[in-house]
Amino acid sequence: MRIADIQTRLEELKNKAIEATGVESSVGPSIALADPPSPEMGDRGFPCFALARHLRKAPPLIAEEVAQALRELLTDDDIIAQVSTAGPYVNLRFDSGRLADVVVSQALGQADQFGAGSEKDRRWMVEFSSPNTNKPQHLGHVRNNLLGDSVSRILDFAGGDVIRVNLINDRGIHICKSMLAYELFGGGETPESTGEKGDHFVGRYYVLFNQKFQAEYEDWKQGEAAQQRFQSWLNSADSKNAKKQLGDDEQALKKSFFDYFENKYFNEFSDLGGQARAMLRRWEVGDEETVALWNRMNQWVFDGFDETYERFGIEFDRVYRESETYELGRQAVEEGLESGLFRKRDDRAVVCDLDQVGLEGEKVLLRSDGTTVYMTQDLGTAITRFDEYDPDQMVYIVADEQNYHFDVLFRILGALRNELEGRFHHLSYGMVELPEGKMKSREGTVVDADDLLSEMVHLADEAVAERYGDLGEAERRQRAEVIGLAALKYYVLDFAPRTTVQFDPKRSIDFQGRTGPYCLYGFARINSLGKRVNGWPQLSEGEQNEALSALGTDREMEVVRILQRWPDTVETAAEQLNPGRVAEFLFELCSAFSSLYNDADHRVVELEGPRRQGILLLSKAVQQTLAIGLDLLGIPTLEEM
RNA sequence: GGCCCCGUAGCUCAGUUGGAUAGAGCGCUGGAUUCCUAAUCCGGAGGUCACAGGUUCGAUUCCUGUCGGGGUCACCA
Repeated sequence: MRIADIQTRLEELKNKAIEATGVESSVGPSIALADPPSPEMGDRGFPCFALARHLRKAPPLIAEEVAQALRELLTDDDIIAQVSTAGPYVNLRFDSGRLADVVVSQALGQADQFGAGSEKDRRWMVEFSSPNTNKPQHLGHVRNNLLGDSVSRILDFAGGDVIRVNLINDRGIHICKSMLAYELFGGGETPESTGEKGDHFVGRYYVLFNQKFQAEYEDWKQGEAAQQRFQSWLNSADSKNAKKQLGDDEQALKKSFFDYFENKYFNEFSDLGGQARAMLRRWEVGDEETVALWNRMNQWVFDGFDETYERFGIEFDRVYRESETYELGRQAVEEGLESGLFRKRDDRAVVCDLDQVGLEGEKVLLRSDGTTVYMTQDLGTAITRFDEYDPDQMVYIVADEQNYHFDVLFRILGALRNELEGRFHHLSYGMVELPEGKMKSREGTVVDADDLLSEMVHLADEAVAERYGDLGEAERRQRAEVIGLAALKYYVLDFAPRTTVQFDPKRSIDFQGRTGPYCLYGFARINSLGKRVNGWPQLSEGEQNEALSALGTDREMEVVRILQRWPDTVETAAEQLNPGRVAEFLFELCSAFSSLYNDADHRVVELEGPRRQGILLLSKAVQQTLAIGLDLLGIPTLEEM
């Protein structure tokens, strides 16, 4: 018997018992089994309210009737030891020993495949990370990377065929900004000459560009032309909203205007902006020198990213670069024009009228100068991927600020290619904020991914050194790396994706309570237990059944019941694309096991006979399951802390 | 202003398709170590599930409205 068989049989018994009261056979399946509020009441149960309408009797009376019918249906094969009622609820209690035997035997038998799904026919493509090559990755990318990696692992374990892809944004005006700053102010230095990580090196020039540009803009604001612009804006209708909000506070209005005007200034008046745009044009026509600089700087960034991904334990099956994909949408634009989904506007821009896909307004797909926009690239890239890999589902892991973009993208794709309808999913996640608010690069509050991990590893290192002072340095560092990584990954993944993460640095480095290190510690303790008893018991099937059937205390059964939930947990995590379900499970499993392990009546080393063996087997099953679950979060285990 | 997401303990967050007494960690507080790793365990206090209606036998969950927070509405990505 397997865990799934218990559930199937329970469902069958419930439905038959309900039907025995005389209601239609469709009523039973509409009533769901659930866990009673406390284990004393039973292992599973269901309410009878919904039957009252059909039977015109009080629910508690019906519950009695259903319970009696259910008792009569039971056979010796059933794992159910007791059927009881609690008011309008029917509760079922399992035979403890048999439940423990079924659950733990399955866990041990399936080993590292316990909880794995069996279908292998569903192909998923998961796009995540998607950094820009003008700066290093920050805390926001960390959440994206960890979510993408974990979701991929979960889908794969649940039975999917997963292709992980990264789409690196390596072209465009923002890339030219760091290139131009390097050309103007770099003085020929390189990551090698300064000893910097390549992506940090390039990021420094991106910041430098913005500083220089801001200085230039500040100067311009003081001039006559700027003041005239401001005055004519004040007198125009454009300033109506600002005036409504700000009144006639001149300083506030000025700030409002110049913030709004910054983009226009960059594009039409700025010297640096002009140079950057000129560089983009040179890049687009393939100017040799520009392309060489671009290649050189991008390579520095890629080298830096490789290091970061490796340290985080993240890999991709396919890496796309926007420099290779940004023209792909042109074919799709042609298709859309032919089918009438898109049209050419008088100013030569190609647009899609969104009322055709259930939205309002229009979306530009080709600018009037014929160049592509983000939406165009995404259309082309998506179609190319389907032609190449034909995934059943394409999942984009992108922050929730782009919800509307993906809504539009998926609708247009569905209208363009009917067979793609419904095969897209935007896994939208909330932003990461600091206790003092949003991260702002201009205010220097961005938390760098590499620095963050290093800091956590450093703290873990101190904690290890404090506890195990006689450890060699290499071993200490290796443990610290795993513990620091576990702390960060668990902390981030324990949030449901849609929520905005309040990243509290002080709390994230906490190694106590519901944390990655707590789960690692649980694993290590069980490992140590295994050594203490000179290896886990090797038993015949009969001996194993006897040992596991000896389990039955509240603490033991609590652990068994949690283990029983593991296959469902994996399934739910995969359905919801939510690693948080796994994180939550791991803590509960660890916590229940710790309670047992710590209890005076469960000192397994001092016990004898089948119960000792049973607890040891249960421990082994917990340890295996912890390893599987931690792996789904991308966290490796440690034999010793 | 239109659309989308959120509002649960002092703080940070879980809460599966509506069900029994709404959970966890941290923090606060009282305990446990001659013992398999104390990065642990046991106990306690702490709630008008933002508010008001509605649907239902039953609503934190579904619907409507109000208030509060965030996002978004580019020939940016």
